[in-house]
Amino acid sequence: MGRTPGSRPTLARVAEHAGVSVSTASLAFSGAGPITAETRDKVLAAAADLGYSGPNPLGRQLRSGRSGIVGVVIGDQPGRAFRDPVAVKVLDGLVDVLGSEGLGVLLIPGVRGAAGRPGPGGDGAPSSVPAVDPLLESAAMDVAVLVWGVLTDDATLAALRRRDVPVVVGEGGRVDGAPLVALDDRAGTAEAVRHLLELGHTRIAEITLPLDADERSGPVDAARLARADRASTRHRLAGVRDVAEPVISWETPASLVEHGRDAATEILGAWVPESERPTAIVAHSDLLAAGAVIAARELGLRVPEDVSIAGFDGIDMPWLSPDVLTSVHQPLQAKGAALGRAVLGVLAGEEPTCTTLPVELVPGTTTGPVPAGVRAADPQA
Amino acid sequence: MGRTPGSRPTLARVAEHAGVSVSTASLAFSGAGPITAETRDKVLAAAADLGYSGPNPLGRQLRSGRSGIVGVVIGDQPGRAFRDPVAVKVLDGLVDVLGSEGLGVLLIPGVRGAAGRPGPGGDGAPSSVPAVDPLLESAAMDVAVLVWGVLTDDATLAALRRRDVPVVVGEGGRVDGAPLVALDDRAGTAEAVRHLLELGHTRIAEITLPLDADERSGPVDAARLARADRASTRHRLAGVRDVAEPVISWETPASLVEHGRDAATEILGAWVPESERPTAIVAHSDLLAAGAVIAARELGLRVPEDVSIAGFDGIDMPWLSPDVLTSVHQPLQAKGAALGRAVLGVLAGEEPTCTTLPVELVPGTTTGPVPAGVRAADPQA
DNA sequence: TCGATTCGTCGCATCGATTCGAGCGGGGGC
DNA sequence: GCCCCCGCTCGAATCGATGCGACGAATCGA
Repeated sequence: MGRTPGSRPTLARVAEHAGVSVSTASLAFSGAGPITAETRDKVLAAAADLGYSGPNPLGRQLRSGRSGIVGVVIGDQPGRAFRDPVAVKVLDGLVDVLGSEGLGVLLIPGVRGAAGRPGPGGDGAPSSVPAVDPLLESAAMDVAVLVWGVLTDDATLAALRRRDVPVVVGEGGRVDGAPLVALDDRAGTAEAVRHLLELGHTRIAEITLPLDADERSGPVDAARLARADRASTRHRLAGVRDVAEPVISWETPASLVEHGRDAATEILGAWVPESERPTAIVAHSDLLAAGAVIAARELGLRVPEDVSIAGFDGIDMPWLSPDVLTSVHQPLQAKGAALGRAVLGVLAGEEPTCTTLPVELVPGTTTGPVPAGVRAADPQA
Repeated sequence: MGRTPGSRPTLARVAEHAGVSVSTASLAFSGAGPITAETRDKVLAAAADLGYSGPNPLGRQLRSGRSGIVGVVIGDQPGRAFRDPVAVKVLDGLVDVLGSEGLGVLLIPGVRGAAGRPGPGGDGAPSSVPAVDPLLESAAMDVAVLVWGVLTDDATLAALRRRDVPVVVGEGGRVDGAPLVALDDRAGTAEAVRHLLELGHTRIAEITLPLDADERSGPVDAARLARADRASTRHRLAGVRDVAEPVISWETPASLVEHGRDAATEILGAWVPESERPTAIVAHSDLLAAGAVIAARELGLRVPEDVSIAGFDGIDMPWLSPDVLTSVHQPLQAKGAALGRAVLGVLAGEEPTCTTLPVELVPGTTTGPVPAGVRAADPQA
């Protein structure tokens, strides 16, 4: 090991040590171009001798103009994104496809320490842009993937466009020349509500995903509905209303079990007269629905005899045992894979395409016929 | 915008357009070195005019010799790592610390499609190395972090060492010159068992994390115990045995609720004579413990009246409501943060240090005194 | 045996930015 | 009035690898 400590050997040094030119040494490693087995072995031996372990990626990247890195923008709080099994499964499919092509996934926090929303009515001077993560501004990446919480007007998106980083979008918000991989959110919630209607339910409550970044919780009124900012939430809201008007719609700050539990406790709570209590709940996510199941259990209500509950996502929740949630299953891994392929397409210079993946309602044990008393007592429908 | 489509503007073009030298233009962006405000504005104006959005990271990286990227090796199956809330929380703390220093986290699958373990007794020719992920071999990174499933003999580790990539380790396995951030696993399980002893339990069962990569499930005998390969599992096993010998120890293939449920169903099942049924279970993880709670409920056993259950990790499990798991809390975010600081230390050229973070038993509602009948009937202890 | 190939190797420019030391011009001190 | 010094700008080398075009040698056919 004739290795000078402190400075790593370079291809040039290996070439010198092997008695060949740098170009030839490069050929020995890259395999691009003709080279005698003998020469290659000589180079490889020299490399081993110097402790050289392959070409420095940095040099290669500069030369090729590509970093082989795909940036994935996760929410402002990384933990938040990872706590969501949905996001995790998508990420899983994405890493899988990209990894097999030798592309790496770089985690990028979105807006850092995003303070309160900017004042209403954007004034002319966009000087004080909210602090965007430094990585967004300066990390090397060939493509960026936006999956969670894409807002119609986005500082993240703006930063990427400014840098001319191609973008792939994995959520409702359509972006000009960027490929989009969407799910049929709207048809999904519509189908879930239709399922509940067919079971005879008429007093259907809704637990929604966050409408925007405000992290509010409470009933959703028409005004709030109109200001929904998050694309997939908007679509799920619309899907529900395509089929029936919920008797109440409760917004949550995040897709977490505890928030679903809180919401359902309000919706089904003792202060709601039994004659007005919803007999079914459709939730925008499985975690929210699971929280609702737990709340119902705690309130002494039987699921599905007293209240039916449907979710959206189709994630595994073994801890809900023995119940199996009725849910609209999304092809999550497939979505990640589709995003990955969209990334490859962008890198190959293909025209951006829009993919919409289908969803499917899978009945479980948490939905059933409306309670007999209610069906008789309720004249409408 | 006098921008030639197809090729991005370079600093050289900007300099030319601004009528200054490249060096000066560089100064205008980096701010390193004296420069007149007037000159800088001129350069910035030229940049805006050409649609140039800051120096290309690739060039900068090559020059500085640093990529600003920290590789985090996740398991062979990305989804597996992310399904584990423990891993996620650690990752969270890590991303947070590194992000604030402008370092990016690159996700790296470990060994790809890892087939069965290599035959025993390594033969001289290490030719057929198990397929390591291409990213491990060639992605640019300044440091690599190994957190999950570090085996004492690791293809991943070998690949990194070969490339001379500095490593930071976040799990038991001590590695020569690498900083280590460990948790006091052994003291943790010991404390949990001591807690159970104090409550009068003598028939204590154990549900373990995987002992190695074999994904086995079933009782652990002495031979198997001796071959435990995964560092943190080994420590947790040892901690339990520091205080008491479990009446039975059941291995699981992964830290997942369903596996905890399966294990506890075996341990507490109807085929176990009640007089021999364990009155307490100590699990190596919270997810396993939660599965045990669910299994107990399904078997009609009351927790903690009939059986006490303790876990390890201290993660939030709102869906276990109304129970709150008795658990050994690890400072998970802190661990991630400590890993992040260790990375920064490595980059700063500091000597590697070993940090051991303390753990703390936090009693919940799932452990209680041993059932009266048992205490009386059991002569031993 | 000589010319036409072909195969393998080499030189050099290039990717894009940083940085060090030199140069130059102006202002202040003596 | 001269010189020195300070402050800003510039030139050129450098980081490490790649790839195009050229060149030398060996092979085959005539």
